[in-house]
Amino acid sequence: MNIGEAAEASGVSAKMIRHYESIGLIPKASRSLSGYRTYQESDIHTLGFVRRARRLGFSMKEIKKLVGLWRNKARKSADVKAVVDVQIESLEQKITELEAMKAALKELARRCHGDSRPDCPILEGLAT
Amino acid sequence: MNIGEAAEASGVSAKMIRHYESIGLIPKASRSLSGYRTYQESDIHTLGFVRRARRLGFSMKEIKKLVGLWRNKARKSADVKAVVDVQIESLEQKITELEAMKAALKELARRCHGDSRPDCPILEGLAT
DNA sequence: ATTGACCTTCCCACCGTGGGAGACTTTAGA
DNA sequence: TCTAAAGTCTCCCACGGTGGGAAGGTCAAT
Repeated sequence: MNIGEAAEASGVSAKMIRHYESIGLIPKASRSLSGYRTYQESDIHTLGFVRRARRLGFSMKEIKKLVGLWRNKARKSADVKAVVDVQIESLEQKITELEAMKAALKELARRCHGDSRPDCPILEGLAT
Repeated sequence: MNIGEAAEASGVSAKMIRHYESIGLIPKASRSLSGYRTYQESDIHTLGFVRRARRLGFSMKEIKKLVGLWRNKARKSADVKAVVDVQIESLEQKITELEAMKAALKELARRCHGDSRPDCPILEGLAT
């Protein structure tokens, strides 16, 4: 299987597959005589793993850990859970920040007439 | 006032002040004979505006709009409000995404023993 | 044999921020 | 007055994650 088919099958773009290889997130693909990367079913599986982890917001660094744990049949499930717990906390923190921004903006917007006049509590709020 | 003092006074790093100038977010600072940027109180005010907008999650592009509206005494408050409403929506969308990630992770974590055994529903979940 | 689709590597872009090098200017202290 | 330190200047590079595109090689079908 060439990189295009692998991309199709895994949902990870060819561009990103090369990138993941270059940063060591996935092992180097074997090559055909002409230098084309070739992939097996198991590689597609790994790419799918990475894709799902990305969609859950894990950073490359965390995904590297997770892939390592996944491959390591002697891992402790507690180690996996620890990575996930850290990620949950980091998501919670981001959510809290965004909620605070949203609340502040809502309050500013609430006080703004939103008509054709120029005076605007939003700008005043940002200015002070 | 040199850039260091302006940074101190505004809470925006000297590095970022230069950057904001380079992308046209703030006007070019006037220069001393030796080429040092010099700032007035009003510039500090603008930098504070930008800083507060950043902290509310606005992108540079949006901040450019807001600064323009701030400066334009003939603006309509409705235009300002429109920018803010778009930003609120984008925050809401991000929050929704993060909440979904968090819920998925919590569910995976809930099902994981988190002990010294290797079997782990988290990895299984990511693998399929 | 040609063509078109695919693959390769390499560089550049985004956004926002920080680090640092090498050169110059200003300020403070001896 | 001379020197050392601190401040500033312009550049380039890095991060994370993704995409665009150029220039060249390869494969399959016509």
